[in-house]
Amino acid sequence: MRKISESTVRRLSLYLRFLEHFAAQGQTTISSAELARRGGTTSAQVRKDLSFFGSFGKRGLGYSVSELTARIRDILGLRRTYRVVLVGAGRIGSALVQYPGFRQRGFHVAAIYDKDPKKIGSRWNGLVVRDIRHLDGDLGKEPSDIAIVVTPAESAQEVVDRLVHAGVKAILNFAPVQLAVPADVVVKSVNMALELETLSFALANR
Amino acid sequence: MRKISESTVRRLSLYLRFLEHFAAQGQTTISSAELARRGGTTSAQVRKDLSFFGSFGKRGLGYSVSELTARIRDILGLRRTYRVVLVGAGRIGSALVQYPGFRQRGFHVAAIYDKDPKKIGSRWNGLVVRDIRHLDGDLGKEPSDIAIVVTPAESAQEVVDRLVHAGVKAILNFAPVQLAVPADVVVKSVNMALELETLSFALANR
DNA sequence: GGATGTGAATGTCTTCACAGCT
DNA sequence: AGCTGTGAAGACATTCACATCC
Repeated sequence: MRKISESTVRRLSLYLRFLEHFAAQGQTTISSAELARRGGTTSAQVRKDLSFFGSFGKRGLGYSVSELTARIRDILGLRRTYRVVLVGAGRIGSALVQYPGFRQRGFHVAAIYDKDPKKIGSRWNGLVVRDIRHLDGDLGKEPSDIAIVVTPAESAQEVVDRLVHAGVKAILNFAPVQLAVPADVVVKSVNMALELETLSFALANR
Repeated sequence: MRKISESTVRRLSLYLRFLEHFAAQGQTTISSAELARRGGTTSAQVRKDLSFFGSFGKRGLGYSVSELTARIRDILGLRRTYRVVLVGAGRIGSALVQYPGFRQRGFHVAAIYDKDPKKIGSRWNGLVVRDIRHLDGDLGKEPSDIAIVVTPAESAQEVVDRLVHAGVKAILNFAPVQLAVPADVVVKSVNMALELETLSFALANR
């Protein structure tokens, strides 16, 4: 497939959210202009984004809400559900486990690991926090495509190495470090402090 | 000032993190190539990023770690500290209040608001959750440049309107909605589900 | 008539490559 | 010699504008 830019993928996710909203309101058809208005972009951008994957609209009419929803879910790989393991039973981990947005989208947190004996064994949203030593064995029995890493910076790379070794192919990283992974593994890093810094930059430069 | 791209600002944040790391190890000088290696980019990119703001290096030598640190902190507006108010005393809010990365960077969470009577009055990391009705009055007495919005999607726009009215100029938004604000207010939205979807896209398209 | 799909034009970001200091 | 700083080239992303089809 042609190389698709990260921004296109992010916009598709947004469009999907809006489509679900429109569907809930009983709207059956939608134009690129309307999607653009909602997403803070242009109608040409919407059509271009979609055009990388096919032509889903009807000229003069727009797009069928239900069909476009299905196609985007397809494109984003959201037909299936994903088993997600979470490593690090700290505060952010705790918030993420219960985040309803994950479940709704088919991301199912199946296990939580930590190395702190004080945390191991405690219940989190119906899941028992397991000893990180079981990580490899567990993943051998029940593989997981996606892992969320919420450990301190110091332990993140080591955890990631073990995840990769156990066959995890995609990692959402909240630890403030640059992670090294093989080429066939995808890492997406989220760094709250960095987001705030883009704001302070904006405040300082006006 | 010339228009600086978001990616440049994000990379500067990263460089800053690496510089602090190098400083902690007693390293006094650093090359663009070394910063690039750490940040997963190229030396030319590093030099270009910096060149928008001045020339901080010495040819043949590289950059002084301490000087470059100071300059980047300056550029990012990190000389001062920021009072941050947090709206929404849910799980993500709870995690953020205690996030050490904020404090370290000079972002000081000064107040938390919620509208749920069950939450109002409870203590969070030394702060008492206040009734959102006091938001406008409080900000009148003690202004805040930055707010973090962690409310449900439905209430986010209303909260943002009040924040903007009370003079907040920068908003970090965790609610999964597109927010409307005046041109002089900056919004940065973080959406966890969307991050996971970029991963599922990557998994589905290989 | 109305909205899509898409080449072409424009704009933005990244990489190259080398002159210029130290 | 070594590494920065930066125009110029190249790659990539967005916007324009219009032929095409419902």
